[in-house]
Amino acid sequence: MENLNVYIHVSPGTFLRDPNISKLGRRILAGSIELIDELGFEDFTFKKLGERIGSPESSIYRYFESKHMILVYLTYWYWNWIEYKLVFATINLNSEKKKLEKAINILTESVEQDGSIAHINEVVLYRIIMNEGVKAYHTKEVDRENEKGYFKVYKQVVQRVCNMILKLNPTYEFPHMLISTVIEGAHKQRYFAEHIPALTDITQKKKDSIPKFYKQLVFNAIK
Amino acid sequence: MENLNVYIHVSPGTFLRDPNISKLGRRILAGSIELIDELGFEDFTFKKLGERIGSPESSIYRYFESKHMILVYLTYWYWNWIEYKLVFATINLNSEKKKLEKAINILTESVEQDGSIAHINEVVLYRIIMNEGVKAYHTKEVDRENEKGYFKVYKQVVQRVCNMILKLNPTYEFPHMLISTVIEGAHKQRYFAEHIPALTDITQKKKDSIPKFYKQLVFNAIK
Amino acid sequence: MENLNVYIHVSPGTFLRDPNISKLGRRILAGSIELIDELGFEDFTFKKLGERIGSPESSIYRYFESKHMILVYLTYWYWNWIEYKLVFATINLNSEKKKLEKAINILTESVEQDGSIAHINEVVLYRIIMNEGVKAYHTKEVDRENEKGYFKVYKQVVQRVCNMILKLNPTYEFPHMLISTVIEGAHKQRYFAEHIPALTDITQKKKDSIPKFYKQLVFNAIK
Amino acid sequence: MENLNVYIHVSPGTFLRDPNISKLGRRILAGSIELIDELGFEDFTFKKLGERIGSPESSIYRYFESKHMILVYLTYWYWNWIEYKLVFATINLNSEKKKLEKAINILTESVEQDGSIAHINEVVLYRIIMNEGVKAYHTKEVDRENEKGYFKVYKQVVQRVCNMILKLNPTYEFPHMLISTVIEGAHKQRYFAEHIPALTDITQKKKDSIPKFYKQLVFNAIK
DNA sequence: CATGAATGAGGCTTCATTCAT
DNA sequence: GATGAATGAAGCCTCATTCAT
Repeated sequence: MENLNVYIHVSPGTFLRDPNISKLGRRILAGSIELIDELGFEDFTFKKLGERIGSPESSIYRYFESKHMILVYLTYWYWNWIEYKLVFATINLNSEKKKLEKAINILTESVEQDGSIAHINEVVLYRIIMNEGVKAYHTKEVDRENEKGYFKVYKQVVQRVCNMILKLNPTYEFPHMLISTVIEGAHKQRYFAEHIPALTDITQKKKDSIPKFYKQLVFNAIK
Repeated sequence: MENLNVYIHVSPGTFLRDPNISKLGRRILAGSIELIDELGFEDFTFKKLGERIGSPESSIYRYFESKHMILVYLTYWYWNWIEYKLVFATINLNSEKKKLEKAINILTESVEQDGSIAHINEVVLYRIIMNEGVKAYHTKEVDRENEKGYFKVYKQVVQRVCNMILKLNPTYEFPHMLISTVIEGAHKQRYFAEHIPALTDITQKKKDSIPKFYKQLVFNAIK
Repeated sequence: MENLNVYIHVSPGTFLRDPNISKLGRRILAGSIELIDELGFEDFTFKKLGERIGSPESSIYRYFESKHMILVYLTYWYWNWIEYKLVFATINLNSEKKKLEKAINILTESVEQDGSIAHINEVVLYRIIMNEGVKAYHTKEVDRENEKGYFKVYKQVVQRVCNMILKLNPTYEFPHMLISTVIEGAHKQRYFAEHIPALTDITQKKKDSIPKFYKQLVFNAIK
Repeated sequence: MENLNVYIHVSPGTFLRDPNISKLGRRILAGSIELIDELGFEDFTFKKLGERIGSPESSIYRYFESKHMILVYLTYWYWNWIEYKLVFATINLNSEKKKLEKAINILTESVEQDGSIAHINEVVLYRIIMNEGVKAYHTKEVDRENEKGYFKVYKQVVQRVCNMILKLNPTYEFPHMLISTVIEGAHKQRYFAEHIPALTDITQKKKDSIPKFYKQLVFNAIK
């Protein structure tokens, strides 16, 4: 993907001070991504983040209310970025089928290249979303956070692909379930491949069978 | 299902002292299920469990090394119970297709009735597996825990249904991915239905479309 | 009381910049009164005050050294205002007894009407002095603060009423104790009436017995 | 007063584990009294208390929910002790007048001698109640705490002396107000005498005029 | 076998404050 | 004169765990 110097927008409700517009803010984002990946979300703390980026915990609290909100922020960012990739990648395709194929690829393939935004390492961020993303919404607070719109972009992405499905088969009954099954499934399969391979049919090396599997699944489902 | 007074076996590696064979042990199991459901796994602690069952934290340590091991235990128990239901429900069916249908039902339908084991409330346990089950294996320790066999039964269940699929279509390439996608997907859809309905096509009332959707998905996939 | 557009003077030692002469300063005073009343003095902070009045904490530091100094300021203001009311209300009375009666009324009755100074809500301020006023002088720093004259007006008020007492009974031994007992007692009785009624003989509705009780007390004492 | 080896009872609602029955518990009480007196209640923290008594904060949390509850405990203890002194001192007096005199003495005179309970220094405790006692009930939580009975003994003491007053003058209208004014007033006068003497008529040396003043006040009031 | 007592470490959060612009 | 950014220190609290009985 070309470097378009895109600014990925994140809902203001997720942060206290916009981390994009200050040096410290950007260090918080970069450091969070690194550290959540290294330690896992449970063991990630503002204190450790502070040590990593050379600033006290209290400074981080000026940006984010809690570590949970950092995860929400990163998730929001990630899905916005995915949506951007989705739109960009499908915009000039003339076949609806190809569009859907492309879309499923984007949703299920792994991110291998670091992109254009300096302080966000997309490869690592992808790993976080894959490993810890669930925790952004598996919370006692889901309902309130859903109301606040924290999952809006995720839902938009799902809706976009739903629309592609309905173009191909306007009577298909379960487009949302299908797509959210694909998205969450792909993350999980990649995790299983790495850690509990008996639950998948792939090995570490042939991870590219994941998009293949899900494309088959979708096209057979909506036939 | 009849009350056969079945004893569900759990791998000895998951506990320090078998919670099944003492009154306190059984209170620990019953209390854990209640409390994890009420508080969520993050906020569940040995202290609170102790208060609930009227015993000090230190007594619980005699049975389980950590709260994480309780979740592993419950997950193991749950999958063993599912496997038992699976075998029991398919044993006398003569059609392979019917067997698979039945199996998918068991994996995707919600648990509505409390069963035969006094100190395990299966309805609530199901809710825990659905909501928090991921956390049993989403850990920095997965690999070691997988080696120790903590996820063995889960894998067995997947394998059993894989075998059904391969009976129907011996050349199908991705049976494991398919089944684990179905299992994890069904839990997630049920969660979404309750909390982020925009990601599903069902409402709270029509949750029974989940088994229907997944049966379609599987049979179309392996055709 | 008529609106005389009175300016209530407060000792310069209590503030860094006079809050009366700037818009921000007046918002600080108005906001403090509101917020101390709502949260109690302990939970009142410059940060919350800043949020309330839409200015950063750092701006408030230009006016007051600490939240404690705001309370000192407000207390000073309050007693100055009381002294003003006292002088104004007794100035043309020809009987010493009536003067003292009037004075005790002013010291013990509750403030029900918001007065003339736009940014000071006297009703709420009265509630603060009644509830939190003690904290202005119950400090490890009392002695130094007394030296600095922070309690000067309070002492003046007491002295003024003492003089009335001594006019009526020049040999009365404990006029200061009597008056300060009355002042502090009246505040406390009002608090008790609201929160621990077993310590008073009044109900919420008959709070007007407070001035009656203290008038009896004083006139019996100095007889 | 003789050493009767009295055990002063405190409401179980105020503590988590009874501090009287363990060594650590008693050190917590003794240390709290020392430290609140030295630092003032605001600056008193569990951490500092822990350092003083050579135990970690966390241990203190096993005994008391918060520093506020320690103050409530000490206040409760204090009033129970006062009640005990009150009953003991008036029990064999044959004149109602003498009883009331004695009672007012007990309520208004300072505590000069350390009593019989090893880990409670009554002299220092008295100073705490005088200086910080207000803070036990000047809280946003008063109403709930009053319901829980935290101030029960204080109210009992007031009631006891009320009854004495009503024996002398059965028609006196404001016995509760009178007594609570005396109690709180005496503490405050002693504080003023030490820190803001312009509000009293006594000097440090003649503090014994406080009981004298309040006895006059009461007997004149109820005449 | 179960319990009561105690603990160290660390998480989360806010305070009061300073400094550079 | 007002503000935005950042900070160190400390407060409060809970966790997971051990040890002696």
